[in-house]
Amino acid sequence: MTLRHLRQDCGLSQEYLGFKSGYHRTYISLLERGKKSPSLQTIFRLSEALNIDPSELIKQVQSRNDEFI
Amino acid sequence: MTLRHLRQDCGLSQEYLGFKSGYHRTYISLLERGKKSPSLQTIFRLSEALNIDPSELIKQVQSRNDEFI
DNA sequence: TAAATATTCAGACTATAGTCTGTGGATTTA
DNA sequence: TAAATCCACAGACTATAGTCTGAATATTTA
Repeated sequence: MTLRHLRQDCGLSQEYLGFKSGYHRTYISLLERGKKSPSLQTIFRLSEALNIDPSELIKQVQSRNDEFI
Repeated sequence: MTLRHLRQDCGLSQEYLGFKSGYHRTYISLLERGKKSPSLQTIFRLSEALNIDPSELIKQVQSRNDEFI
């Protein structure tokens, strides 16, 4: 749920986050629902689009101990 | 070069790091030479094998501003 | 309630992560 | 010199990340 929360905190739609980070809208949806697991490159690009440090994103995923991003 | 340095700091061979983290020896080699880009899951498993926090590993990659892990 | 907007989901596809075997070179140690 | 360890590299393979279209289902707003 980390990605979804961060995205909603920014007030972005899946489609706009996808556009901003260079990914397809449906892929953002898949990530948020844990159907796909991102690459490190994807973490970097999503972090940039969300104005958050990649290591901070990782920490949030860990602290939430979600099984996905 | 981050991965290679961290591995050498632990005094591990590629083969043993591969064994410890559950990856093939040749894949560790590919990662260290920047021929492949890891998934987030891979980052987590490598971090554990290297006794380092994943977010710390990410930070080191960033601060070294290498184009690969 | 209607109509936008946002999201889920399926399916088929392409790109790349990760496996595995084997060869050969470099270095170290017996 | 021999053998032992470590690593680079190629190639062919399987698994999964990521694309894309379109239709169905929320959810918000007029």
